[in-house]
Amino acid sequence: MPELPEVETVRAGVEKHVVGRTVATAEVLNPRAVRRDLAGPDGFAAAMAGRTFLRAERRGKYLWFALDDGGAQPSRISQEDLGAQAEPPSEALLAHLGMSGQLLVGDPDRPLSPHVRARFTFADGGADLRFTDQRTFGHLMTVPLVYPDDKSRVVPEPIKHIAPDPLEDAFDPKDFAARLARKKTQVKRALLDQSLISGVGNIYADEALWRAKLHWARPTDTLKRSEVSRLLDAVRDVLTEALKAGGTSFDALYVNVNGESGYFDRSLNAYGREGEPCGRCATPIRRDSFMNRSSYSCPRCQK
DNA sequence: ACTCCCCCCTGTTAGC
DNA sequence: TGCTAACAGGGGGGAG
Repeated sequence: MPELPEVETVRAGVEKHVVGRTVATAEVLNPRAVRRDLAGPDGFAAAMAGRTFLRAERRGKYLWFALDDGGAQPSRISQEDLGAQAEPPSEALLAHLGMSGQLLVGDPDRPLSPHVRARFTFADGGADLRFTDQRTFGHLMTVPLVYPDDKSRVVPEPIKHIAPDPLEDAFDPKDFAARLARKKTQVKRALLDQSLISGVGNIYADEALWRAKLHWARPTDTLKRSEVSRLLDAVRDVLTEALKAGGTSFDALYVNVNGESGYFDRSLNAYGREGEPCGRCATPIRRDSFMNRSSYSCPRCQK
């Protein structure tokens, strides 16, 4: 389900409702939810107990929450340590929502839905945090925080290969253009390649290509400089507008990932609009089969 | 080293 | 009404 705007909405919700709080218990209800965590379900749950959420961060479609060390400090503190600055967090809870994942914050006594895969309660006795995921493509894991090759920013070790997303400072448009030019692939595949540019999924790829008037199958090495910058502007614009317009509803006790209502009906120009008139030229939008999915485009605007 | 495709799941819906 | 097939917004891993 979620692409960058939806994941950012979730990040902001967790930041507001969970950061600063200390986990009392962690429970894994479906082991698939932590399949990438080497410690397994029990190890994951044990590792999370007693940890405090320090920050809520995001790159592309990945979320992570820096954790304190859980009170595992040495019992005797040396003079050097007393004078030293506090160590930056070295570990985090990494989350990917996959196709259907949600992070929900709410009354700890509310009924457990059948799709809850993991649950965290907090030492303050307040709202709990539930990882809900119908299709179980999403996952959680505890991970070390490291510097990626570009040293731009500390990120979880397993996502070192994920490129900066176009809304973060570390994103370098020149570097993107250079790498794009070297690729031998179609422009839509490149937009979906999270190691080249992150945060864009099938919907926003189609929307950005429509805005930039580019055909999805266009070979990347034939794109002119002006076309690349047009594309990048379109990507940034559509993500930014979706973030604003799609502001998913969540109240004090609820973080909602469902961005379908509201934004989708009003603002999509291509995605899911097969047969409907193009907003620019009224030509019916066409649907092509692409990577076992769909690609929507205007046959007239996007040659 | 790169690119591409399969496949991990469950639920909904269109079509017969 | 009930069955089946297609499809759904992701990404890792391995084949080529």
